[in-house]
Amino acid sequence: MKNRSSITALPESKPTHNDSLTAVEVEVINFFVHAAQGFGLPKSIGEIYGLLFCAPEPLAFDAIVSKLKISKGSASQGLRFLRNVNAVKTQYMAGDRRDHYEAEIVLSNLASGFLREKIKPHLESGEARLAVVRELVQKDKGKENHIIKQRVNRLIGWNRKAKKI
Amino acid sequence: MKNRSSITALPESKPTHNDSLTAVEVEVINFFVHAAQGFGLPKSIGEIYGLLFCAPEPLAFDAIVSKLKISKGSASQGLRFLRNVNAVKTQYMAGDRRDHYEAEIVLSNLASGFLREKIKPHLESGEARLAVVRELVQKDKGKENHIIKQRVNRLIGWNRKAKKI
DNA sequence: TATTTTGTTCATTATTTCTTGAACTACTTA
DNA sequence: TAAGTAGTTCAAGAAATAATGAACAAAATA
Repeated sequence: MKNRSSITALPESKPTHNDSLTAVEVEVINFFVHAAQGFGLPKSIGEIYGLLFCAPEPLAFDAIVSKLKISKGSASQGLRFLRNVNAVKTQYMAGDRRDHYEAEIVLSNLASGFLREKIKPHLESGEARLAVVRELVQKDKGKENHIIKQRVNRLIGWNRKAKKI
Repeated sequence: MKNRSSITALPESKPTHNDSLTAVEVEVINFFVHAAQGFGLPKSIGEIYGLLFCAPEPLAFDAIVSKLKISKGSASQGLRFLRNVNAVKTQYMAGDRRDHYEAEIVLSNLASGFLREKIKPHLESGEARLAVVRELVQKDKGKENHIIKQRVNRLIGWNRKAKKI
């Protein structure tokens, strides 16, 4: 039972958090929304990360939904993504069953999580596709084959180089 | 007047280029299509670059359209993008009015073109947004202001670091 | 055990992005 | 100057992606 609705007549009074964003928060979120889009990520992910980046202490799921005015579905999926790439951590707080979320604000951790979870798999599937190409090139006895062969080797070199970084 | 349609009855005979892709080309293009999508670029851009990457000599606009079976519009826009980031160069060929396109196959040139044309502008608009945030933070005299202030400075540091690379 | 709270899933809807193709410009050749 | 060629532009349709919200599961509480 919500104690805030049982005594007073004000239906939305005394929320545990303030629902509105400060001007600074709005601008920081704006920054992250654009950054997210630069990485090809949905806006909602930029919003969530930006909000958490501003928050002096971990925020509950509910606070994220109501401050950003996004659906629970978006919040849930966005947080899952951010947890997967280690861009947010959950912090368990005493006396509260809910998860509380906190932004990872060390750039190198952010970057390495993103590389590991999102870039590496791409490079690996690319590698697999190149293995197919190499097979084909070796079979094929065409005239201009050596040029293609050279270029495919170059491609394999690119992929290797990318994997190192 | 097209000599290939004036004498024989075969409507599509004797094209100046072979319209079909080899198995190797298909797989190389497949590789680049996936790579393009990894960078958030349209499929058509991956197709065009992949085709040119395979080509032993520069290809005409027309050859790109007919081999890839894409519209002239897609080809035109895709080539414009690729030229902008210096991923393809045009090669003027004697006795042919048409432009001929050639892939840039030196990885470092590709990368630097992409960084300069696509990443740098993003970083610069990000910088502008951060300037707005900094203004706001300095005005604002809230209680938790110093935490936000610290984080905004961290953000500015990120942006600077990114610009160096 | 019934109810409430917390968060997830997923089909539908909304939005964004890509591709197409017709109209058009500019240039060349007859 | 007329007709053909090369390529661009852009409005409209198609395809892909993201957001929503209702139904659901799991865990805590009454």
